[in-house]
Amino acid sequence: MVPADHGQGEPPLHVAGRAQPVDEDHGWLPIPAIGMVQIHPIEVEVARPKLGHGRLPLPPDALPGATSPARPLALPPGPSLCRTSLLCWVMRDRPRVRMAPSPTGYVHLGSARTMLYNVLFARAQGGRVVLRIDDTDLGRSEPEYEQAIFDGFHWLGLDWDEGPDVGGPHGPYRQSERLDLYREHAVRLLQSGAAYRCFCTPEELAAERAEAERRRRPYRYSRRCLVDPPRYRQEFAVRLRVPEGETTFTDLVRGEIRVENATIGDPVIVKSNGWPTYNFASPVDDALMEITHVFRGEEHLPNTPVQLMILDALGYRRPQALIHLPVIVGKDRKKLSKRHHPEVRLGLYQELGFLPEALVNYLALLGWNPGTDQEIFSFEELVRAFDVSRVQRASAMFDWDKLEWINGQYIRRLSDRELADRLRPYLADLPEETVTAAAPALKERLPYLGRASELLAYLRTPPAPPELDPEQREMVRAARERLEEVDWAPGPVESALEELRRERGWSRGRLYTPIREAVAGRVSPPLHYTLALLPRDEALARLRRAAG
RNA sequence: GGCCCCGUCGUCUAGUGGACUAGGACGCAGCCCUCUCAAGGCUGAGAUCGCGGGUUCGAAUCCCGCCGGGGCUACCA
Repeated sequence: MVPADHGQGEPPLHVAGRAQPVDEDHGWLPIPAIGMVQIHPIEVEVARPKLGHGRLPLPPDALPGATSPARPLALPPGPSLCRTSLLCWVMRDRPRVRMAPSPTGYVHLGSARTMLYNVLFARAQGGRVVLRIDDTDLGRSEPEYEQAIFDGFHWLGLDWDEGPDVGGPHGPYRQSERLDLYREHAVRLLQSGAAYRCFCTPEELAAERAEAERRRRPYRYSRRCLVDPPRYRQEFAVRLRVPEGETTFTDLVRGEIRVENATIGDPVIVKSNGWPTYNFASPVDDALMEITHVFRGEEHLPNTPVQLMILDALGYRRPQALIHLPVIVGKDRKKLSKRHHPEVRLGLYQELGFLPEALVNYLALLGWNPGTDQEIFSFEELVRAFDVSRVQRASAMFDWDKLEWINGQYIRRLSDRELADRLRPYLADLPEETVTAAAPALKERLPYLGRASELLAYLRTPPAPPELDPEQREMVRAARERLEEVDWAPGPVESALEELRRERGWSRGRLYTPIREAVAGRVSPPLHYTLALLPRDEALARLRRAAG
């Protein structure tokens, strides 16, 4: 049985196996690391996808009732084999994924998520992660931002196998160091007629655009320089000559996407300064670096046809799979942006004291879900659970409350020792012993570490002495006397206070409230901590000041 | 405007024609616990599944139309 349209010359992928694990209703066999595969009573066969086409064709003799897969498949590159056995195994090339940020500012939260999905996918498949710096924007790229990218990803615990800092066989990994490569490819396109020189000035282009705007027509480059290039001009850019027809591809999240080429104007691929544009450099590098799966934000979806045209014109294989992740939006339902959303900046979370593993957990759930009720995942669990076919299509709204909740969950799971260590930078003005002693009391009260400081503000600033009635003054005085001869630690302080309370028959609320007000103000950690965290003399002085 | 994508509680989502009186989580409300604040436990409110047509004995799930939202429309990435 040979499926209808497997790629020319591409050997079909044979997946033979017992029909035992078959989902009878659909005729699909789930194969780990591949996805759902069409099953036949005894034998399973899958077409090797054409380059970049991951959808599984329905075999001519499919089981009755079989339908096309709800989601397209991620099929492995290279020869794939699955042998008859109760346990199905698959031999295939290792996937290669890439993260390609541009060093034009702080690290974007969306980049962090894209990196995360890349890493989760690669780790689960035994693939490699490539970090490439897309610094072709001379005006905005700054070397110091590159370090911010490294730091940000490292902070999250997301590492890469190849990159500008660690090297690798496909380098260099900065686009600014690959200019010769792009030049070479541009020449090829020029020679084959797939691209042409454009001498138009920015002013002329602006005029064209304005004219289109005025006539309320969609703007596309006029191809003036293709038809009738001006003479005597020296400066030029290079444009791709968009071929006729349509471009189709399969996105693993969205399925088949089809775009009429006529709706795309000839894009510039080499700027007049000789540098490539993103749309040119990116696909060339993806091909040269043998990237198999491209994860990126949905905002790149409209770029994809252009990039595929370039690949086609160059005779390169398309990446095996494209995965466009839903954009992350703010409360206003707009894409997170520097201007309107302070929460885009990855560094913010580090500064406020979110635990990187908690942020990773939250980000994983923003646009993906495991299909179970599990909300808290270790990194290893995420690697195991992550499945591209469960990535959402609709954009995801960033939810600060849920992030805080997840972060709180992680904080509470820390040991006292660990929490104290992590807290130290956020309480740098406090003695180390104080931080260590405070950790247990803080644990259940912190949405993020940066809050510790305000919870312990009374250590630095004494409260205004409270107004107490005579009975309360007596309580505070008695407490102070009792505390004078007690070991200064939460445990003994608590015992002493409880003893006093029982002796006098005072309720906790009545005794503790005036003490708390005298020592810390309205809200503070449990009273024995509140007291013991303060130096004994200071605590007693505050009690004396309130009640004599 | 054009092209593309998307549309289930406020939010993240489960759901792939009957088990859906639409499930979970965050948030919200109430109660319990309690020395304040938290944490934790319990209970609850909250979704005419964007709208309108169809197909079907039966639709959140399939089809068509509409509406709404978003992304892109740079010699930015």
